[in-house]
Amino acid sequence: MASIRDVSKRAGVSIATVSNALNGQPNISEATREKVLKAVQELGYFPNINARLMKTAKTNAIAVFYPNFNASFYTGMLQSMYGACRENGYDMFVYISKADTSRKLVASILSSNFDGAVILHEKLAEEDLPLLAQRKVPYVFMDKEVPGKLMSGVLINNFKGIMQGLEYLKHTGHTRIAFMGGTGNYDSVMRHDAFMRGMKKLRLPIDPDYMFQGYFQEDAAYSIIRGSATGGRFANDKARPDAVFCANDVMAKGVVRALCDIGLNVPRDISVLGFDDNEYALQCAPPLATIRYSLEDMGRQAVLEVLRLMKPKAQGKLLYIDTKLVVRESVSIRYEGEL
Amino acid sequence: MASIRDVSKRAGVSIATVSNALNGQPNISEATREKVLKAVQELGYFPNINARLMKTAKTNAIAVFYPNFNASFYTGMLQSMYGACRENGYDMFVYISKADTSRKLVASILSSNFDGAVILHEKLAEEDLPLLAQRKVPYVFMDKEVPGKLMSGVLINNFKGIMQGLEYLKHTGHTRIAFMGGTGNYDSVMRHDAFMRGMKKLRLPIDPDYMFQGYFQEDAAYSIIRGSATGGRFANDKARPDAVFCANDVMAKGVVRALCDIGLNVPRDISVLGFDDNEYALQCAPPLATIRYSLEDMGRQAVLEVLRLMKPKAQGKLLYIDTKLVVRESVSIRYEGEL
DNA sequence: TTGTAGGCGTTATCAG
DNA sequence: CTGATAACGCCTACAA
Repeated sequence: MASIRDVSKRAGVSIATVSNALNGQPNISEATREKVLKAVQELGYFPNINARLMKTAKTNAIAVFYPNFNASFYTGMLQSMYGACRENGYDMFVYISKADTSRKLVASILSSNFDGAVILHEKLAEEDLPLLAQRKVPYVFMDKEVPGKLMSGVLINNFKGIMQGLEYLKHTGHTRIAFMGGTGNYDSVMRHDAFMRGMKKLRLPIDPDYMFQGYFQEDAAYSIIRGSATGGRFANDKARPDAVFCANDVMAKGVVRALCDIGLNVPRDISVLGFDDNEYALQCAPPLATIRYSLEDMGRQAVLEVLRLMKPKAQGKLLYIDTKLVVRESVSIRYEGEL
Repeated sequence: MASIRDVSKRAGVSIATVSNALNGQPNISEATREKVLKAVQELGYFPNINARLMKTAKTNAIAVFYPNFNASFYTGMLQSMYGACRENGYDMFVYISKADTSRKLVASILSSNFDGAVILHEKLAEEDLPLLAQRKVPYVFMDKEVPGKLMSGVLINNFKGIMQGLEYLKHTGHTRIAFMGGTGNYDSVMRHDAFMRGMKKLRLPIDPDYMFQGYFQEDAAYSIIRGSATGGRFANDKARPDAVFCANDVMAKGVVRALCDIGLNVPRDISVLGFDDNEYALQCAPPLATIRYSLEDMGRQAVLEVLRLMKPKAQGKLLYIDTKLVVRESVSIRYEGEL
């Protein structure tokens, strides 16, 4: 692979001159610039990026670290991210690491070249963040509340979303509310937390027997409800909760299905509320009431935040994406309450 | 950012010793190795990837160069690619470049670090391939028939697919067959080509008036058919073709819709055949007969081919992905022909 | 077992 | 306007 030295020899000038000519320095005569360009053409020379990056840091690319492509769910988000990159003249790449530990992931990140990064990766531990910070480049996290000098967070406003759901349930006459929680990421923790705080705030009773773990999976949620039917909790009209608030729509779908199979009618016998408002919400029968937010907006905001942090003396901050209640048939109106 | 020199100072050893200790050289005493490791921990040292890459080339990552994420269509392919990477211990990244010229794209590629790449990018011109070849790393193209020492192609067997479609149409009694072509990529050219050759081979008449350009878009295809109805070509029972073979399902959907709006019945008055077998095929009324191939398989094959080319004295080659006729209601049986 | 020294391909500084 | 030359951070003979 031709190096700058080869070019300099062929053009009959010094290495420094080649560098200057190529990097658009003004103090170069037209004649030599052309000689250099000609040599570059003939040799098919391209600067060695690694050597260059040792001196200057600019790559003109924004990185997205993301555990997988399983969720076709996220396609829209990546798309909006790329839109934001493109509008600002940046390339983008999505790096999927097989790292199974935080340190390995850090190694992956630190061995990639980018001007800024959006990171959404459960594996990354907070205590390793200082390692990333060594490289003076902006990072935006989508699952961590960790602002720093060059670090921001773009997060779903889970508390607001859960509150909207709980208030709606309360105002429509539901008091005994069950929670089907998820696991494994920031949102699962926050939604569980918000549920606990929200119930207290609304002075609604929290029944430990109504707190379920559905692992964010449809089948797990289904099984739990089916299982508890045998145990009697849902079969018994007295013991049954008025509503099940699910931490995502996927589980809600499983719950609706299970309740139906048990012989209960949603929403007459029991209401179900989801979270996310994705395709699963409409696959439910009846259609699922849920909490909506925009993944597209999240992606775009994240990239814009990276760009903002690149500016001279920007400071990291936390940015919460708004949520909205979506009313659909899976929640009944038990009695008219004030809104 | 702490460098190897900082580590060496802190550990009280030389730079070379640090390097040896970290890279698992055997000739290091346990005592010094521990000293070094301790210093590394304390400093949060990570080797500078660019400096390292100047000497050794290994990144343990496979790159995918891909113009955009618009097509949710391709999610499955990326997923299967990552599966293949992961099974073989590689990370993967998808690089989306805003490059609008072949040279800029080459620059993007050459300024990324990877052990091998899968490239699917219309913008990349064949004459620039030698530039890529300068870096002795395997490349697999999904839209170019250009085998080289370290270059392979993984391609849809468009000719076979088109032939399958044409033979089916012929055997079901269609002789006047129109073609709705696409544009802008390898597959559009190949499918058009295959259609011409196939029609000749089957001794079917090619009518220039039946050759349409739908730009791979539903709306464009729709308009063309609607438009030609006014002109009379489709309204006139005599002039009308027996079938329209579309170069993708997206256009086929537009064609079916247009024919319906004109007042023609598919497949009684005219048959429609697509290509791809994706979600659009089932959105047609009636469901679309089409040509199927597996994008998942393509992605997987492409990555495996990159991996194969990494082996000592592998040679590039062309790999054709198989196609299959999918029979559905959009094609009628005009008379019983031999099969 | 450890250290010294040279080089990888650039860019930046500073003479000429 | 052009050319030496010193970094950048790491690896790897080779020497001690």
